[in-house]
Amino acid sequence: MNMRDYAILAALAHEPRSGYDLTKWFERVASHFCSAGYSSIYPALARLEGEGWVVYETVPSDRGPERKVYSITEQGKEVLLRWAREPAPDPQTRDEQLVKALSYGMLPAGEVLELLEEVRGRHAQKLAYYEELERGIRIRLRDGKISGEAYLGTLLVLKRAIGGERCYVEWCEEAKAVAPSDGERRTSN
Amino acid sequence: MNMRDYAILAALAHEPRSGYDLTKWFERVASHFCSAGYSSIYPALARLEGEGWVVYETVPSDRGPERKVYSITEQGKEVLLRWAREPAPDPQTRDEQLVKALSYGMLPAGEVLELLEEVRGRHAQKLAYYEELERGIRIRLRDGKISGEAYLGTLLVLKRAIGGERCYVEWCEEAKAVAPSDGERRTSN
DNA sequence: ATAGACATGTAAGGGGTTACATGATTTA
DNA sequence: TAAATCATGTAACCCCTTACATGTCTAT
Repeated sequence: MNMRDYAILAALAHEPRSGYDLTKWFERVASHFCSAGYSSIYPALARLEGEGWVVYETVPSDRGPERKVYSITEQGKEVLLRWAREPAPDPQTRDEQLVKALSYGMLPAGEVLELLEEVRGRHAQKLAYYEELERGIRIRLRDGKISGEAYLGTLLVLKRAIGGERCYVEWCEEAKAVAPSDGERRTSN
Repeated sequence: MNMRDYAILAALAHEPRSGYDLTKWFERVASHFCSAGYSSIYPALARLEGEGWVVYETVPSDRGPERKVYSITEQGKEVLLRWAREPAPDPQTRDEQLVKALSYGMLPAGEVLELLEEVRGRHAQKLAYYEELERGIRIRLRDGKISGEAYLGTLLVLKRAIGGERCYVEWCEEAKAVAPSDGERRTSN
């Protein structure tokens, strides 16, 4: 039982889903804190079913092959909530951009500004994306298409994504402000 | 050549270090964006030396066994800077706390507030730690104990760490504000 | 008819973490 | 004298990502 298994349980507690739907859900709303592709989700679902935490129902698809729609069991929900109350280890991030930034004092200042502006743009885009998602779930709540229980969890992780991206954009701006302050550095290569 | 190898090159470009020193440096200032323990650093140094990006000098230690103090070569610096100019892939985070938060709509509101307050405390501590480190390198710069080139890179990654932790603390506070808003939820188990 | 989305899986390889292994020196 | 720090490495295992494998349905 790794954290991805619990993420799957939580997603299924929000709403029954197929492996395919789960994969898309991970990509859309959970990829900023927990990654998962087909090749990890399908084996995980089989494992969770073996434990009795989830069950599935085979449902013909509107288009494409048959779907296995999974739901969480009462037992699964108990396991999930017990785990959710325990303290979590510190988050771990892997950010190549910061490794590159370690060397920015050895690059021409003008080039550093350009690089940082590029990074800022990418994160500003992501920020807009998550803000759009947040508007989306608020509407789904108003329309009764999402339960209050599922809403809070989704809202919290989206708020975290928004805050995280906003913060990254701010770092880029701060970095652009301090990068050229070193008058000793050459401005061309 | 993975990103950790470049992080090692960057650290050695800042200042010559032993594998032991590098490990401590990673733990202190780089662990928030790139993890590395002894078992990855020693093989990496051997690899980098084989490529000619770094060289080492054996130096007797004040206390303990002999040290191998590594420095970056001209060739290594070229490789590093060429890489630093290329765009970086998006950062990837693994945060169990957010997986737990997905289920917070299914827990009693009072308990959620307690859990979030605990998390806030841990990140507030980390924030203080990184702010202290930033004060430290400013002093080292003033005292001429760190080069301007090394200073900018270190300052940038510390600023990112500070912003990241500040942001996480803010999320905890925001989350505490929205968590109990769902009047339907039970307040005891 | 061909490309793209729907849908479910398996296999293999690479990278990262944890535990193991050794030994000197200093401090309590 | 026992624990902590200094110091360098190896080995094994686990997880994760990438590629592979198969097949249907819809839209262009």
